[in-house]
Amino acid sequence: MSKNTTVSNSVIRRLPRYYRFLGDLLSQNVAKMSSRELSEKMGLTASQIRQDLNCFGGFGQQGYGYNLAELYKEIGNLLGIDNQVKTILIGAGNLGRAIASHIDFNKRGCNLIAIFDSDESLKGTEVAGMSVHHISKLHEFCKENEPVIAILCIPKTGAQAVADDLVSMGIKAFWNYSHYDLQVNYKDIIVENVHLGDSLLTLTYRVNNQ
Amino acid sequence: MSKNTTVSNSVIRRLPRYYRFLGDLLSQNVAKMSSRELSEKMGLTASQIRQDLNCFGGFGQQGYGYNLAELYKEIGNLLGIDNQVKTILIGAGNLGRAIASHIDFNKRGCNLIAIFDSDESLKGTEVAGMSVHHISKLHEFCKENEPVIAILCIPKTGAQAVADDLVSMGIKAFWNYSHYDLQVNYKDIIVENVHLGDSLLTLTYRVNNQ
DNA sequence: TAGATTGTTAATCGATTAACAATC
DNA sequence: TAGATTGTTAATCGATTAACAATC
Repeated sequence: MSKNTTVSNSVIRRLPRYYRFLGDLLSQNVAKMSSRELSEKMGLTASQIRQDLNCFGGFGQQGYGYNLAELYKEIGNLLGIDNQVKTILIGAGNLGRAIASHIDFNKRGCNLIAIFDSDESLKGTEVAGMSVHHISKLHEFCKENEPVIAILCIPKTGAQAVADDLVSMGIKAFWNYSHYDLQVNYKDIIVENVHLGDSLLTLTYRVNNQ
Repeated sequence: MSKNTTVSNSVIRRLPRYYRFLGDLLSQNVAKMSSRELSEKMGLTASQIRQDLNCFGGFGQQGYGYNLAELYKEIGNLLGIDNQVKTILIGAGNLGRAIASHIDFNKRGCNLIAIFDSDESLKGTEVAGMSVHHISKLHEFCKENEPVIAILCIPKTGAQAVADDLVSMGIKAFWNYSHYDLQVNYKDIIVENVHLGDSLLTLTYRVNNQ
């Protein structure tokens, strides 16, 4: 059902939001919807919704609209929700622990299988139902379990070194919370930088400039 | 020194990143830099950097480049770092506590002055050196202290009601971590939605599609 | 069938890049 | 002065919106 054209980054960034809204509508027992109705709920144009969805295939039906259950399933497939990619988390500080507990990884196509920290005193402590490993066990663990995604909740200092290590151990993607822009260095590795500080600063800017 | 043209959202989103890179360079004692050198460090084009900065004023010098200390200060002023906007946080769960402790608010132009939660059992517990207030004290507190920014680390259910309340109490801006898109409802209120789940899902998509 | 709404092409808009004259 | 690099205008590129024929 999917087309062979390259999908732009702008479209990819909107997919999770579509998925979220569709899930909500389904839980309210809405069965079908036109692009116009959906556009009003999401604050987009109907045109954009139709363009976006048609990057992947013709999920609608002329004269009817979109079957939401079907569309939800299709987008879930596109995202790869069922793949349950093996994921590890590095850094069990405040933020790392919150991410581990707060994010529903399974619903986002990921399976969090281990947490590591360099602090000896955190070794063995429980986070999100898992026991924290010391970072010295990382190499052995990766060899055995071949995780694909690494979440970095570590300080800027050392982020580069840890990322280099992880790439050499076969990690293919980073969800990066460190104050460090990883994409600069790795061409073939997938990186999603989450700069919470930058996000707050844009808010600050807008508050101070109307 | 600032110009009167409206600044596009794309430019605003890049400002914090410029600020971050400039801060790093200064801490490495780099005093001056041309747009081309900076573009190589940041993975942008020199043209874009010059265009971006000229939205706000001519901060460079022909034949020389940019004085980094001066540029850093200018961007800090634009962002409003020194304004120290009064900020409150609603929701002292895993995520709320991590945000409170992990983010350096003062460096981002904000002053976190109070934390609230609806859970009676959290009342009085310490988070980031502050004592958690029960949500019933919110109205009185806002009347007295007039906070401007509210951080929402609460579940989707109730987010709407809490946000409505906060708007009526004079809150002007939201840093929203709830799984709920606030911008749909308020036209004049500034909202920065942080959808960590959506961020992870785009990574999942890319991992599963090359 | 008639009405509705998609899928898709064409037009518009905005953002990025290139080019270069101004100038330090 | 000559060289370098900005500030700014013009050209290009990409993303969004509008329009409409296809079709359920």
